[in-house]
Formats: sequence, C-alpha cells, structure tokens
Amino acid sequence: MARVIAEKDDVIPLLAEVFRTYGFEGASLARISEGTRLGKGSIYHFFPGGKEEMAQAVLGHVDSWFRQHVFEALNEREDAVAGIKAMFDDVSRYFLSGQRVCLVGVFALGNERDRFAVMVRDYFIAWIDALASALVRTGRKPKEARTLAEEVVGGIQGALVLARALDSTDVFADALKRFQKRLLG
Amino acid sequence: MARVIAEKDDVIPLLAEVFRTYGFEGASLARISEGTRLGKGSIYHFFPGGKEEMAQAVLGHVDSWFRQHVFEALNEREDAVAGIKAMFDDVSRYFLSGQRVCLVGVFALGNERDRFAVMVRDYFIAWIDALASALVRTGRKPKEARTLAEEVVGGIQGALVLARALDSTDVFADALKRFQKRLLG
DNA sequence: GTCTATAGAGTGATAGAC
DNA sequence: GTCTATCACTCTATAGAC
Repeated sequence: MARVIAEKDDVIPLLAEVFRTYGFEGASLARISEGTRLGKGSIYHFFPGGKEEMAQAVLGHVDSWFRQHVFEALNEREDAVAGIKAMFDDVSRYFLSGQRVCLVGVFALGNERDRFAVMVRDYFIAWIDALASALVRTGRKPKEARTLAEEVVGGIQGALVLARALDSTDVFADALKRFQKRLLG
Repeated sequence: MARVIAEKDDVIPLLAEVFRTYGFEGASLARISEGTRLGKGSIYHFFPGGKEEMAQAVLGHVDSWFRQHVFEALNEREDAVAGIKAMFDDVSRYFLSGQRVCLVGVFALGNERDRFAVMVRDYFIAWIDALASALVRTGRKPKEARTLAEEVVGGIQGALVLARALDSTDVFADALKRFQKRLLG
C-alpha cells in the first residue's frame, strides 16, 4: 500500500474548504473524503470525534489564522493606520475578493451555531476588539471606535453575502475600499 | 381519518421557518414534516418537485412579501423619507430584531446558491434599486444613492450575522438605527 | 512487535422520492 | 408506507517506520 504521509495540519485546510463550500450539514463524509483525498479510515484516525471534531478543528484553524495575521497586526503594530490597512489587505486576499465565504459567519447563521457558540462568539469579539483598539490609537474615542469596529466587521460579512448574491467581486472590493476610507479618512 | 384542511399558502410560511432554521441541506423531510405537521404524502402532493420546489416556493414567498411591503413603500410613496423609515421598521420586525435569519442571505452563502441564483440575485437587486430610488427622491445623487443603498442592504445582512454570533438583539437594533441616521441624517 | 497512516467493506439509521 | 441511496460511523486489514 502506498503510504502517502498526511498530517492533521495538512488535512485541516482541505477540510475547511469542504465545510465552507457545503456548510456543516452539507459536508457529508463522501464529500469530505473527496475533498481531503482521504479514506474514511484516515479521517476517523485524525478525528475520532467525527464531524463535530472536524468542524471544531477547522474553526480553531480559522480563528488562529485571523489571530496571528489580522488581530495581531491590529493590536501590536505601533502604526495603527498600517495595521488597519494590513487588515483590509488580508481580508481581501483571504476571502478571495468575496468569492470565498466566511466559515464562522456561515456557522453563525446556521442551526449549528449553538454547538459552536463559544468559538463563533470569540472570533467576532476578538476581531471587533482588535479593530476598536487600533482605532483608538488613531485618535478615535473608545465608544466611537467600538461602534465603527462593529459596523465594519459586520459590514464585511454583509459584503460577502452581497458579493455572492450578485456574483460580483467588485461589490466586495468596493465595500472594503469604502470601509477603509471611513476608518482612515 | 381526520381531514384537516391545509392549503399550500398556509404551508409555505411553516416551510420557510424550517428552511430558515436548518438551511437547505439541513431541512430534512422529517423536519419539514414536523414543522408543517404534514405527512410525507401531503408534502409531495403540494410540492411534486420535492425539496427544490419547496425551496423555490419559499423563496418566492419571501420575495413577494418584501416586494409588497418594503420595496413598494420605497418606490411608490410620495414621501421618500417615510418610505425609508417604514423599511427599517419592517426589517426590524421581520427579522425579529436579528433573531431570525434572512433566508435569501443564507442561500446566497451556501452551495445551493447556484440552484436558486436568479431568485437570490433578483431579491437583492430589487431591494437595492428600491432603496436607491427612494434616496434619489430625498435629494441624493444617483451614484451616491446607489452606493448607500448597497452599503445598507449589505450592512443589514452583516448585522444579522453579527447579532446571531454575539447572540444580541441590541447589535441588530443599533445597526439599524445607525443606518437610518446615515440615510436620513 | 508496535505504532501510525492508510483503504474500504460493512453497520444500522435515515435521507429524499414516490 | 415503501423504495433505494446515502448518511455518519465502525471495524478489519493492510503497509511501512521504528
């Protein structure tokens, strides 16, 4: 038997793409098997807890990617303006200009929300907090910063919906430009 | 056998709630049967085309509700300001202050988007067009009106995501207030 | 032999269609 | 209710690295 080494870390991004494409309920094991190019045996070897554990792992992966790239840049950069610009660049690339969906957003809308409530909530809170803190460092008042952060993080989710509904990457790109302008003038 | 009269028009709102709750893939016939209190036989009597026809009917129902209530008020009211205010009131009530999800938005994010692409697209286009036309009548330039309309319609979708993620009706209510203020000053 | 990654036949339950 | 297909999942049987 050809033993092609696969590690959990290599599998998770493929898994993420399956969940993004089909949603939690629509991600059948057949589709997961196809998407990861792994037999059921391998899948259950990595994720004995089944689909729930797979989704948990994928959410964790998305969350830590955003923490490492987006939130950290927002929180730690001395230059808050540069951190905010970096956020918009990352977001544009990550969501493929609106063609790719936000897994956490999809889970928030679905029935599976309650099952993953903590991860879903923490992801959005971390994002809003990080953006608000950067905005305070650009000179905004804390309350204004928080409102703006909520508006932009929510607005990005809405722009993803619209971009997919209208099948237009421009809708997403234009929304990001508007948001950046509103935050940085 | 107790013959409880059911009509298709009575079934569709119940069906809509099932699709809203579980999504297209998650709306199994068992859940549909439970939600509509109809046996499988009755369901297929009303919708010989199966789940696809059910979803089509539900999308059509949502679409025509918005057309009759929201879009018409935006398009036809002499007083454009009143029409826009009415839109926000309707939206707040319809989505139960963010506890209820937008079925069209959910479909836009999912894999089922392509199947229902026309209805999904037309719904959002009609909404954006209606709002933009009302904004023009409040004195906005056409291009500015269109951008604002896109931003608000997308923003409402994003606010639904955030409200569910943070499990907060305030997030949704506050977003609506902000949008109304931005549109009407 | 032990351990880990592999494939996939086979389980009962449930899916959607009729 | 009845049909077949597919569901999530289990289990056995591999292969190769140590």
